[in-house]
Amino acid sequence: MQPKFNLWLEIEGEVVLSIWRVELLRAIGETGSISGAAARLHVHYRTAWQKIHEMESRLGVKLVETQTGGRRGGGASLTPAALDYVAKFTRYAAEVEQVANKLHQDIF
Amino acid sequence: MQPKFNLWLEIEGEVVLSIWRVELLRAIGETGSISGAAARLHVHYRTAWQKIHEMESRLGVKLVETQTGGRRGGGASLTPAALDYVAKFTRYAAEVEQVANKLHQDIF
DNA sequence: CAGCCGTTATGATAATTTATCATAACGGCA
DNA sequence: TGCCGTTATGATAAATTATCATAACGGCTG
Repeated sequence: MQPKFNLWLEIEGEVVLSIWRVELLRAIGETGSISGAAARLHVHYRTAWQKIHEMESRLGVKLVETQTGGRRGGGASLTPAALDYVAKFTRYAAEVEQVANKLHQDIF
Repeated sequence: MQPKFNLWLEIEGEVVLSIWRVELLRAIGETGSISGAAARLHVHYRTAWQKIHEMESRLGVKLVETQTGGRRGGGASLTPAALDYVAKFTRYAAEVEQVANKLHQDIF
């Protein structure tokens, strides 16, 4: 029996950041494109794109800078705001995970 | 921006206990019926019934003792195994919540 | 300088999941 | 014996999520 958890931040009842969404942002930064990130997370491009725009619209902040066309077809990169969210949330999630695992061992 | 979380236990990739499911079990114990618990949690009877049977089948343990007919139409009560799960999981969730809230304040 | 290529962008549709509806059976009691 | 509120469950509807299809973009190559 294995413990699992999810962690997210809401604004007015709507998810703006979550473990998966932050992984998506990080993958965009590392692959340099939304399509690359989608492939890495085994998710459809459309799904990734939609989540990004949801986050941006709900936060009121631009997270991903995109460009179409060009030699490599285009690409995407993270804004400073996104990098900040990714760093903070990653730390947050890592610490909660550690505590949750320890508590699970203690109690069950 | 408000922090939220969920916590659950899996067996072979399938959820057997979660915060909501444990609330459901507790509501059954307190109301004395599945239908009462469903009403309290603003969920359809069928949904509640299905979740209970999922949990029982995945855990391989009987959680709810039911009876049909009679003056009050029937009812349901928790088995000792269910009471044990409820107690442990409730404590687990409460402690994780406390830590998650503190970490959120520290980091964000 | 026309066409290619891989990307962003987005409407439309399919698939899956979740919730609701409808109905039968139960059994104590008036 | 009939009534009532409950359990139980198949069938359907609604909502959510994922996939398909297609247009536009623009540097680069031949």
